Amino acid sequence: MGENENATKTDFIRSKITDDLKLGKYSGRVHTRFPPEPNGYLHIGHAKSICLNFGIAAEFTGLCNLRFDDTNPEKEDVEYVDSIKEDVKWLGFDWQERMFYASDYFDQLYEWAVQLINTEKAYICELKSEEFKGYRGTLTEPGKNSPHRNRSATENLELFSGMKAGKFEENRYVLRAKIDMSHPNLHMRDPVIYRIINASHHRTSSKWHIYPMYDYAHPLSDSIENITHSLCTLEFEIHRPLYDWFIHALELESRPQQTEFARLNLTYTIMSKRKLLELVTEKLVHGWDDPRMPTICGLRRRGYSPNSIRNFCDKIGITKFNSSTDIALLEHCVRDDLNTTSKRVMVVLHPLRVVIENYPENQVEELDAINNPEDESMGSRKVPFSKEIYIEQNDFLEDAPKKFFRLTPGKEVRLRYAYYITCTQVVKDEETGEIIELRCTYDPETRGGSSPDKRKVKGTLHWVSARQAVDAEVRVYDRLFTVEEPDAVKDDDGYEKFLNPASLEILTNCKAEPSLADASVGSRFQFERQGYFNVDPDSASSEQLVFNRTIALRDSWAKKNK
RNA sequence: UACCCCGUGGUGUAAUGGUAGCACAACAGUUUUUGGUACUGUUUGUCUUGGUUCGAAUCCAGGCGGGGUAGCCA
Repeated sequence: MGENENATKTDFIRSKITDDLKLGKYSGRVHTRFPPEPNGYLHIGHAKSICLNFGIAAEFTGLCNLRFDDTNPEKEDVEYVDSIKEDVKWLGFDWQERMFYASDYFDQLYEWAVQLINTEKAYICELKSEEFKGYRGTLTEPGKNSPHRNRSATENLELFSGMKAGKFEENRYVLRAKIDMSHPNLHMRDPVIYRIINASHHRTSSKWHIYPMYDYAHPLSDSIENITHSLCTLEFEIHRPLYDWFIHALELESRPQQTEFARLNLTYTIMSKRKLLELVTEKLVHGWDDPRMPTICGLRRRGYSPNSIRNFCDKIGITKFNSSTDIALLEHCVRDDLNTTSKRVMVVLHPLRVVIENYPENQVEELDAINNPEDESMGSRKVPFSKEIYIEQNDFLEDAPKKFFRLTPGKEVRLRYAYYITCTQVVKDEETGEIIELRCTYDPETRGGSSPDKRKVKGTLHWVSARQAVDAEVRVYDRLFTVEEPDAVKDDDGYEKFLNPASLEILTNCKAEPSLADASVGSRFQFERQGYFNVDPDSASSEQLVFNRTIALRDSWAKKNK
């Protein structure tokens, strides 16, 4: 499956581009951009946009730029720039030499603002922000012209260069576009295009005291970069007339067009940058890369592969309809990818000691185990077997129902790649009644897991030889929220009530097969019969290996027993 | 209640005036040395009312429902 290269995508944006190309627009060029603001970490919703923009560029033999929309120094930081670059790269996309910053264009943007002043399309306004609101009108009433609207170009120019030179305190003046104070679209009511900010910028430091607004900087940056199709999310739809207005007012040759699509919503998660930041700062999670976070770095640490995320982005489609994608689809995509790529291995999460009474005391056998039944080229490995092993606690039941295929007194099961065993005795703690050990016998004729008489054994258990076992910690994750739409709560910050208290369970007494002893950080495995796991970076500083559970295997037995 | 956008199974999407299809989910079964994978089957849909048309999910009009917009954020 994977890439689905022949499956031509036909969403409305690609259709539009195809039409544009037929009409000979942009002389056949397609050039997109991914324009994050460096004020937070990228999440799965950004991945949708990244896959769209870079994907379209690749499909139409065009280009896609990475551009940091860094017009607000108060919120932005290099920390975010670095993480964004890393995440886009990790997802598998390449901006080649085309990494830009809106701040690269501040000089040009300033010149163009001067041009707008000279053509009487912009003016300096000194309304206080309270007054400003009064003049703007409301959704249902038109606004009124600012008393400074007809200031002379000369005076405007003088004030604007004073603003630039840092002569004024913040909020004293703004530069506004002169459009129409009675326009039904509020964004067209003489919007602010420059404001005074006396903060240090992460790239231009103290060079500027004025910073352009998004609505002004974005279309012009697109135009400078010769972008043809500027793709953004639905909430910018109402900004489009402004986007076009600046490009026309400045009579620019390069005229990109903006098209909007619906952002990604995922069930059981939140996607707002503000709320994700809150989870981090209030220590409700352990950081931006907490494996429970929907951030790219969180998913990476959790064990998601870039391919699985790209496949997911292909499957969700692109529309203008506000929808909510079932997180089960994401989970399907990661299982689907990891099934074909990850090495099988045996790890016991909740160990129960089993002594095989008729097995020779000090004997150790090296048994063959297949690394991946989906991919023969991944070969096989040896797993040690001995008299004492661990199995999973829930693979034994003293009083088992009919459909229970696992170990129960008197019934035979298969140990994967090893032998058939039968439970003969249950050893319990005299005080608590807790099962502490099982006594079993094995059939020496069943080495490797099959018998000469072909007798049927329904259950197969994973196991680990006790003496060779490697100790491990396993972090088992569940969804972060208990409700499908934590974002939909009325009182805006009440979503914390819906945090899942069981979203992280730490198991510290796990037993892994010895081949895992030197597993490297980040490597992904399937723990047979349990799920997909990867090695957490904490392994480097921890006494024992630390694994994250990426996702459990589908489990029709557990489902039936709910 | 101003303007703009959007309504297709439970969910996400396709069909561009001509047989409503795919995926996920759910359910049932086959295979299986992972109760995994694979495979097969089943259930469920065009918001509504009119109109145009031989023919409408698609075009038109009204209604209903959802979303967006009043930062000197992006």
